[in-house]
Amino acid sequence: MPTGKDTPRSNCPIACALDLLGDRWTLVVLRDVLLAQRRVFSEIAVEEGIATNTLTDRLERLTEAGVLERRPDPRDGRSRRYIPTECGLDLIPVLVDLMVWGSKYTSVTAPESGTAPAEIFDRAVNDRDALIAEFIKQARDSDSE
Amino acid sequence: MPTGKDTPRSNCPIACALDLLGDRWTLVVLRDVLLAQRRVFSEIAVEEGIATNTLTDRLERLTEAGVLERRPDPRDGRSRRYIPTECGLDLIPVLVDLMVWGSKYTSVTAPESGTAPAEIFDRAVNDRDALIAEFIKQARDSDSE
DNA sequence: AATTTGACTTGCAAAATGCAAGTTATTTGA
DNA sequence: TCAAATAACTTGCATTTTGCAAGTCAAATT
Repeated sequence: MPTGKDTPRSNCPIACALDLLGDRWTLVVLRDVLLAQRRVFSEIAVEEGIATNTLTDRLERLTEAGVLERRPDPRDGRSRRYIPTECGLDLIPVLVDLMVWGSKYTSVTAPESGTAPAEIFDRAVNDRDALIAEFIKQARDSDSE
Repeated sequence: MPTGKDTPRSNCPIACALDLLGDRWTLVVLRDVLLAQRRVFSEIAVEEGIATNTLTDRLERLTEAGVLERRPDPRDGRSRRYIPTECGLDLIPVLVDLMVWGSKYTSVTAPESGTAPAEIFDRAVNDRDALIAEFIKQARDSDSE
């Protein structure tokens, strides 16, 4: 059971979810892992400029919480792969909703300038369930690479 | 257009959304306003123990971002009412998804011990769109009180 | 008129975050 | 083969954010 702190601040599931996810970086890291299929330290959130000690900490917390799993990289002994668990995959809907809201109300003028092509944003609104299923499948496929 | 900082850290809509929403308290505050129909300072997040200066700051940021609107309270001149804008109402899906994830994976053992009755959690999974529509309606109705 | 209450400030300590510069274990290239 | 490069972290320190307790001030209550 993922919990950010040892003692949850309340028994509200939203507040408890935010004990783990409620900070400036955690969901950005998960965006990379869950939607952009990034799996190794040096690929994650680099363009957003996260500090390396913060990234270490977030990957550690997410691993400890059971959202990600850490495995040795079979292709490079220096590397590790962070792959999403079922619990992690279940956060994809949250990320899709944030993407929809962010692209509607945020200063990101053109959706196509972001992480994903414009088509994704349309589908997030009009074909949400299928899009989520597709992200889940892509994430699963990336893990057996 | 809501932006947490003057300069967004990236042009990804998820990262930009998190510039405003990505911290320990903002979404808890919005949970109270959007799902629990709390509208005044002294009712919001009290049971979670947010510091008053932090609550002031979050309400200010959300107001400035156009997520909430601040109005004088017609019933008490000392009070103000924070009511959600359209932009704010559009965050309800995010909160519902967080609730679903939190109640599935968080140490909140029984959903009924949280903010809402158990029925809500079932509907969030099985009847999501209708539940969201209902929350939107409730939020709108609470504002004309 | 005196007290209470709602919505904040203010001051200060503690925690989180950012930045730059190490460290260690592979892996790569001459 | 062996020095240079690289991946994934640590460490130290400055800055920012957050929490806690106490104080302010105007409006409402008694």
